[in-house]
Amino acid sequence: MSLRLYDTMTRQVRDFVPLVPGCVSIYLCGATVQAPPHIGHIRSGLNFDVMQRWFRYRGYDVTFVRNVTDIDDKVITKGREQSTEWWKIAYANERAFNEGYTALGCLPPSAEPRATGHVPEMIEMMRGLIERGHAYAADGNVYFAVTTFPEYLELSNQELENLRQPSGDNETGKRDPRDFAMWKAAKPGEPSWETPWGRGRPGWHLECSAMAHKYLGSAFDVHGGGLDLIFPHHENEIAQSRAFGDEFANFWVHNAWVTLAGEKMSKSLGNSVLVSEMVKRWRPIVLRYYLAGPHYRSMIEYSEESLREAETGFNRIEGFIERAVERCGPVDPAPEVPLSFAEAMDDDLGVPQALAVVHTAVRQGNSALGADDKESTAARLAEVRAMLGVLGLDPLDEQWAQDGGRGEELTGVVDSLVKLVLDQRQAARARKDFATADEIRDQLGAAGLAIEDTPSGPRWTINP
RNA sequence: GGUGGAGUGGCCGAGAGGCGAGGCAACGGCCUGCAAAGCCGUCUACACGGGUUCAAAUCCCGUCUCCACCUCCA
Repeated sequence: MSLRLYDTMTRQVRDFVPLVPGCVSIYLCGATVQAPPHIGHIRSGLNFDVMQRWFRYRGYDVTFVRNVTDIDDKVITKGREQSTEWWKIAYANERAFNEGYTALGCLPPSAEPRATGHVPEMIEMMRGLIERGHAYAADGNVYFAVTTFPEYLELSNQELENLRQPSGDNETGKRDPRDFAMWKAAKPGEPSWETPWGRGRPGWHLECSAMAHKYLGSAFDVHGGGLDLIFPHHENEIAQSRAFGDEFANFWVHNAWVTLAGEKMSKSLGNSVLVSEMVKRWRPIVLRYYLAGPHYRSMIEYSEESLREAETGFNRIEGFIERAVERCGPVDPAPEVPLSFAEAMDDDLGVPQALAVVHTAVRQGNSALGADDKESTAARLAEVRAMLGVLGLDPLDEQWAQDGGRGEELTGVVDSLVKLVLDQRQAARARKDFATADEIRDQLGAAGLAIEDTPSGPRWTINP
């Protein structure tokens, strides 16, 4: 079976056929840097990171572009409120986003273009659209005339007549109230760029059309983003790009949200759970397991309890890996993942089923460990590492070296000290002085170490 | 009003006409000096009402509840 993806445009799971054999081009609407990221933003990055990794596993040469919207109304407003430059706000938040992406193990994109760096490309696109009669300038704004583009609203399956009348803002000179701004006229004190139609700044939609065109050409494979971008953002991108002459995206892939108390987590609702806070309280790899584990089109209802569950579940996987390495030594990931894992991933990135395959392999590995079957243990370990690697969740991968994984930050000195104490406990056990043995175990436990007796002797780990 | 999505066992969370996903918790057993970890087993669920079918969580019709988008949004 080939790789299949759900396409919002056709509302069905379709076979993925790349435009250029062997290559995949992805454009993801990334951060609007008006505030630091919450876990929902990073979930989106994570979902597409998993997509990228799976394409790579399947042998594709992936070009992954994730933009930064570094200018918008709120960035400007915040700068004014905080009596600072708008670009300081934008850049501080851009860094926070990147720290979040990096902390949770997202591979860096091929390009991460900023809106403000692509004004010439936007001007060129506006000029082309005005020449073709799809756009017009009015009072320093440039609007897209939606009635000139018959395919408008196909992605969101709406009728132009059913759109609510946009609330009156500062956008003057529209021929039709439903026309949208590609470019906004400069207001006093606002950052602005020179154009043939006067000074102004980019509208949100134009930048993505212009940057996708610049970095991925007139046609590319996948355009991604959150569900809430379908309208107006993606609808408007489609109008601009296709009216301009681009074929634009072949697949539209949208991830679901992280919700809190049943509501979408969002900057404007003020119910954000910030990534910067979460990484202090949870291991990043556990957060990744939690956020990337459910299917990308399912909502995640955030709760501490479900996060704790995820932690326990991941510990089970990690526990096997640790014990297997202790038994078999370092084992490289298998060159190929098991077939059932691959089938799950090919089916619209079925991560939950793929994780079920991981857990099955872990159980088999634990059984092999119990039977002291080194060969089988090593084989399961290699499989598990290969599968986890594709999901960005292999705790032995160097990307998690700084993660403070259980025991990883401990030095050999601590290890030999603990062994010294454990030797005394073993001696006590040997003479059946269990009271002393248990007391030693309890004291080590109070110090934060968990002791387990195994057929091959005691082992210790950091208490979770 | 328009458009789209959701409701699955104690909990999280997949699946999408038959063949018990998986995890967490709980309970029983094995293992252990006792634990821990692990393994084996138990807990047979799909909002409600109809219908189609040999067979429905899955398809159809209707109802309820919740969520989202309809020009700020991952």
